[in-house]
Amino acid sequence: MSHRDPAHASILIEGMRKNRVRVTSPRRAIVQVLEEAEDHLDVEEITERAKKIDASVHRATVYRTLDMLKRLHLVDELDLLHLRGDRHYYEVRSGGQHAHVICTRCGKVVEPRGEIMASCIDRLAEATGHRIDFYRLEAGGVCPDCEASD
Amino acid sequence: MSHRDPAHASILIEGMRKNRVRVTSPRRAIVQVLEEAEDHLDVEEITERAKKIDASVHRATVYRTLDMLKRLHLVDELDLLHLRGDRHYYEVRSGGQHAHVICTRCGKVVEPRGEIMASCIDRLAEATGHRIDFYRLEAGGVCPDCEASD
DNA sequence: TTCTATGCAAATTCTTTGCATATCT
DNA sequence: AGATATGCAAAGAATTTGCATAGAA
Repeated sequence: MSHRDPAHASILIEGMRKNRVRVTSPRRAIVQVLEEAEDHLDVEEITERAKKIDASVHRATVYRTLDMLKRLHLVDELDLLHLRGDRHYYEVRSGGQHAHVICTRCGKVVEPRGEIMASCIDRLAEATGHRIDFYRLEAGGVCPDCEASD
Repeated sequence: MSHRDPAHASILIEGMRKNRVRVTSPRRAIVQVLEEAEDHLDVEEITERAKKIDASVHRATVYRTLDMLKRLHLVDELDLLHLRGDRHYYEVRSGGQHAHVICTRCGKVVEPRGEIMASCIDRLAEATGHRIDFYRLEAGGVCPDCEASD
C-alpha cells in the first residue's frame, strides 16, 4: 500500500486530477513528502526532502506547488503563532480541519479535531451569519505535562 | 478626552509603563496610530501614518516597537488567512481576544467577541488539558450580504 | 500537438542588525 | 548618569518572476 501505488492514489494527487492540474514528477515528490510528514514542515524542509526523491526539484517549484495546493484547499498553511520562528508550515488537509494548540514551554503541538471543533465553528457561523468554508485556529498555552512539572 | 491626555493614558502606554519599557516619541506615534485605526494595518501603513505624527519615525523602529508590543501581548498579529496578500496586520488587544471572520467575496472582516469565543476556547482547553493563554482564530467564508446577492 | 509546469537566476519584498547618537527615567 | 531606544544604511531572509526548455494530457 505504497503512496506510489496508482490504484491507491493519494488524496492530494486525486484532488489535483479532479482540478485538472498536471501531475508531474516534482509535484509527486512534494506531495509524497507532505503526506509522509509526521510533523509540520517549512519550505526549506520540504525542498530538502523532495530532492531526495527527485533531485531536480527546485525551491521555486515548491513555492509554486504549495500555492497551487493552497488554492485548491488541499493543504493548509500555518505559522504556529510564530512561536517557532517566522516561517510558514504546511500540512495536508485530510480528515477535516482542526486546531493547533502549541505549548509555550515545550513546543509540542496537539491537534483537536472532530466534534469539538465542528461545534465551535458552527456556533461561530451562527453568531456571524456566515457560511464558513475554512478556518485556522492556533492557540498558545501550557500543556498538562509542563504544568505538572513545576 | 484626547489620546494624549496624560490622565487618560492609552491602554498601550499604560501597559508599556507597567512593563518598564520607555515611552518615546516614536512609540507614542505608533501607538496612537494603532489605537485610532478603524481597520487592520500592515507595517507599511503604520509607518506612513506614524510619520504624519512624528516625521522622524523610521520603519525599523516600527518593526522593533511592534515586536515589543507583541511580546507584551498588547497587540496581536494577524494575517487574515492571506486573503489580502502575504502581509501581516496588527491590532490592539483591547476588550479581550476575538476571532476574525473574513468574507471571501467582499473582504469584510467581522470580529466575534465575548461569550461565544470564551466558551469556544474553554472547551478547547478542556479537551486538550492546556491552560490556553492566547489564540488566533481566523475563518474564511461568505457573509450574509454576499450570500443574499447571488 | 498544445498547453502547462519547471529550472534557473535575477529581482522584489520583507525583516533584522550594527553602530554611533539621541533620549527617557 | 546610566540604560535603552532610534535612525540609518547595509545585510539577510523569504518569496516571486521572466524566460527558454521540458514534459503531461
